[in-house]
Amino acid sequence: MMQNETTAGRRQRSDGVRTHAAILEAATRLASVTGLEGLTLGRLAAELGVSKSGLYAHFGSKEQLQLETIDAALEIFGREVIAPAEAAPGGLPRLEALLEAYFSYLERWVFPGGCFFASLLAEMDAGRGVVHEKVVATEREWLRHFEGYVEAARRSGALGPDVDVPQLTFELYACMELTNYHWVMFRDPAVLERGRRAVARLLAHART
Amino acid sequence: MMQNETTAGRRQRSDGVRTHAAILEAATRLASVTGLEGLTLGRLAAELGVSKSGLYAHFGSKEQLQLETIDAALEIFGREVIAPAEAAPGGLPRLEALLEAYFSYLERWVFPGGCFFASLLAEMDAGRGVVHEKVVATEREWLRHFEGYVEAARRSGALGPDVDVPQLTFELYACMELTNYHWVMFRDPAVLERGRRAVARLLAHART
DNA sequence: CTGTAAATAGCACGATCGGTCGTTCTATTG
DNA sequence: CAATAGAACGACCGATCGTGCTATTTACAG
Repeated sequence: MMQNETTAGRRQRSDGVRTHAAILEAATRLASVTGLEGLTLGRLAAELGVSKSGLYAHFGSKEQLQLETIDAALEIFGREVIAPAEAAPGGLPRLEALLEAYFSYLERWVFPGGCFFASLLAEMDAGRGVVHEKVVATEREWLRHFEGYVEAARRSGALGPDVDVPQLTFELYACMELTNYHWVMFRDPAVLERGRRAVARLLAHART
Repeated sequence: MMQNETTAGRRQRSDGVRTHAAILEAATRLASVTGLEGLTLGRLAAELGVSKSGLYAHFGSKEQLQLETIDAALEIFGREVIAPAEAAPGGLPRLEALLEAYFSYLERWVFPGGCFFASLLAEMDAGRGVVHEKVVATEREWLRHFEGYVEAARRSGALGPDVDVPQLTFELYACMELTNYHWVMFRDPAVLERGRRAVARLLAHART
C-alpha cells in the first residue's frame, strides 16, 4: 500500500491505518469544495473530531497531506469513473461509458464540491512546489489516458479515420469541465443535460 | 461613478481616488492568480507599499473590497474583450471578433493569472454571502450577453436557422474556459491554437 | 503478561488573518 | 490663512494558520 517518509519502515497499528484512511477520505471531500490550498488542518481535524496535532502526526507536513489527498481522490475517481469505462466493451462504447460515468459521478455528488480535479485546475496558478507539479502531472496523465479512449474509438472504425484525436479529446474534456462548474454553481439538472448533449454532438460529428 | 457605503456622501480627495483605483487594479491582478478568497489585505498592501490599515480604510470590509474588485475586473474585461467585439460589424463577424478578442486577452496576459473570471468559476463552491451571489449573477449575465452574440449570428443567416443557440454558446464557452486553464497551467502556445481551432470547428459545423 | 513503539492529545510557538483605534499629515475649501 | 475632513500610518486585537515538542494512552509482539 501507500507509504510516505513519515510512516515508512514503522510498525503500523490497525487503528492508525483506519484513522489515516478516514482522514484522507474527509480531506478529499473537504478539498473538493475549498481547494487544496484552502484545505486546513484545523477544519479537517474539527470535522473528524480529532485533535489537530493527532491528525498532523499522520503526515508530518501539510504538503504531504495534500499529496496523499490527491492520491486518495485519484483512487475514488478511478473507482467511480475509470472502472465503469473499463468494464464496457472497447472502442466507441468504452469512450461513451467513460463520458456517461463522468456525468453520473457529477450527478451523484461523489464529492460534495463537484469534481475534485476540476477544483484543482483553476487554483494551480500561483503554484510552485511539489504539489503544483503533481497536479500538473496528474492532469497530463489524465489527458493521455482520456486520449487513449478516443484513439481506440477511432481505430475501431467508429469514428472516421481522419478525426484529430487530441483536438476532439480537448473539446470533449472542455464540455465535461464546464458542465462540472455550472452544475456546482447553478445546481440545475439542465446543466447535466446540456453537457451530455454536447459530448453526444461532438461524437456524432466525428462519426462522419 | 462607483460609490460604496464607506465613501458614500463623503468628500473625496484627488490622491484618494487615485490610490483607490490603484488598489483595485492591483487587486484584480492578484486575485486572478490567488482567487478572490485567497486575496489578502496583507499581501495586497505589501505589493502596493502601503499600510494594511490605510488600504483597509478605503473599503471598510474585505467583502466590499472583493465586490469592488469584481467590478474593476469587469471594466478591464469590457475594455479588452467586449469592446473589440462591439467594434466589429454585427452578425457572425462580431461573434468571431469576440472569440478572437478572448484568445488575444489570454495571449497578452491581461491578468497575470489568466482569465480573472475563470479563476472565480472554480472557487465558488463553498460560496455563501454577497460575493458568491455576485459571482453567480455575473456568470449568468456573461452567458446571456454571449448568447446574444450567437443568436445575432444565427439571425443574420450565417449560422443555419436550426442551430441550438444556448447549446452552441455552452460549447464555445467550454472551449474558451479549458483553453484558459491549460494555457495558465502548461504555458504552451499550442493550447491557444487548439482553442482557436475548437471554436472555429464548432462554428463551421453550425454553418451547415 | 509485559515492554515498547505507535497513536493521540495537550500545549505553545511565530506568523498571518481580517479588523479597530488613535494619531499625524495634508489637500481642499470658505 | 485658518478650519476641516479625508488619507495614511503604526500599534494592536482575537482568531487561526502550519508546525513543533512532550506526555499519556493503548495495541500488539515477544
